[in-house]
Amino acid sequence: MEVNPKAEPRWERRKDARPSELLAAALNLFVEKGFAATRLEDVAARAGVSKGTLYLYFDNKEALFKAVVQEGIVPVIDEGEALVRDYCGSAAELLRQIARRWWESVGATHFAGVLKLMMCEAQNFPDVAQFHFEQVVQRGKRIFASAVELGIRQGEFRALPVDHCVRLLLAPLIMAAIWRYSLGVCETEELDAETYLDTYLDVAIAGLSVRGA
Amino acid sequence: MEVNPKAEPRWERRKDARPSELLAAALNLFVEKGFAATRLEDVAARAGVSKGTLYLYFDNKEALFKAVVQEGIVPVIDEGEALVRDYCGSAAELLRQIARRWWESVGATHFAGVLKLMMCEAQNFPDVAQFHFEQVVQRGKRIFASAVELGIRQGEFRALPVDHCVRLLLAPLIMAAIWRYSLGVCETEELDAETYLDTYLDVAIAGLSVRGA
DNA sequence: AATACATTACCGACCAGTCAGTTAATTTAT
DNA sequence: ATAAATTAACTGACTGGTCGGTAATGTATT
Repeated sequence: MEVNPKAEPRWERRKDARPSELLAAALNLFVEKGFAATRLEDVAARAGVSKGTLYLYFDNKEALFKAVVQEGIVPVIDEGEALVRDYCGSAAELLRQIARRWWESVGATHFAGVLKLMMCEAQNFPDVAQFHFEQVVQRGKRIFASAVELGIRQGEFRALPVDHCVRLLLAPLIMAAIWRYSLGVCETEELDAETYLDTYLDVAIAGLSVRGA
Repeated sequence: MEVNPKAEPRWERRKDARPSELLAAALNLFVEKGFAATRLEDVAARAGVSKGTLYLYFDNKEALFKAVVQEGIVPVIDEGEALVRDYCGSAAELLRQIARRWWESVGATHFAGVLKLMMCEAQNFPDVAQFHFEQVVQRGKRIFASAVELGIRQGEFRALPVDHCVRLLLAPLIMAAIWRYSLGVCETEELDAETYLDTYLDVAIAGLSVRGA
């Protein structure tokens, strides 16, 4: 009952900061435990707030999930599209730049966790999946397709089915990224991303190129 | 109270058949909805049995999950190891055979769903993940490593880091397999596996091979 | 004093896991 | 052969705990 005037206030009003703090907490927990196993009480606690507060900013658990996915990844795609738009040079070099950039900003960061999360939960959240598919997957594939098409046009790459090549190019990147958040935890030594990327680009470009180029 | 002697019995005693039927039902539902969202009552119902019966055969939900994972995939690996053991010929051809075989028996079947399930739930079930890692992932990688090493030894492939090559080779197969069970549902037209495999093997082998071979 | 940000206590739906009871199948007695 | 007794596979109502979501209340800020 003592009211110490010098005591810290029991909490602060921080309307602006809460959403992003809650999103960050949710991102970590969703990535760590998956959607179903994540308790909103834990999200709130990690954001230093009570469960009720969470509901001031997000309608429900699914809305929180959507927000995490959308906030997380879309910005990265914009960047990639810009890179391709004003590029001139060899397709091989463009591919190297795209792949390295992607790895820096997604593969190596915890956004890779969002990717994994999305792949795991796609079936349970068709509309989030649809959004992610259109805004991330398709645009991402388009970026790689541009590089492959450029290579073919310039006589640098062989005339292979573009869509298949895009999948071949994306798979080693995406797998490496999401692996860390799934069975990668069983591995004793971590993948050396630097040399892995080197080998990847070497093999991929050699595989696509016209022989003897 | 009429006792119709011709009436079907309300249920039968089928001690031997139950476990496999329950496993099949569980496999489908786990793959379809994920671990958490799968209700044991639904598993039982799909197996044509009551929930109590399920507990006669499996201790709890996690035990059922383990059984699904273990029954599902391990046998396929044995087969692959045999293929490599008594092979002689070019490494490229071995690679083609391994990849095609794997696609037939895992990638194109619903065991691909188990793979996806395992990747999604690995963090929630460390011991199942550990088992799967040792019995499936490591042995699977070893099979591909054998082919790559053979190629290098025979002067067919370049002397690249073997572990990285294995990851590069596995990624497009695994991604294609699990894609169908995640964001692939958003795609309008399905991947043509046949030509995809052709392109994959073409690009991969060209990428690994010594130039001008 | 009034507002709006935040907390606490609570509700109710849901579901893994249990158990007392039911019934098919099998064995033993007549 | 037939019926009674026994066994064990199977059922489904029930329980206890968890957690998403809400309502009543409190407190920092203007």
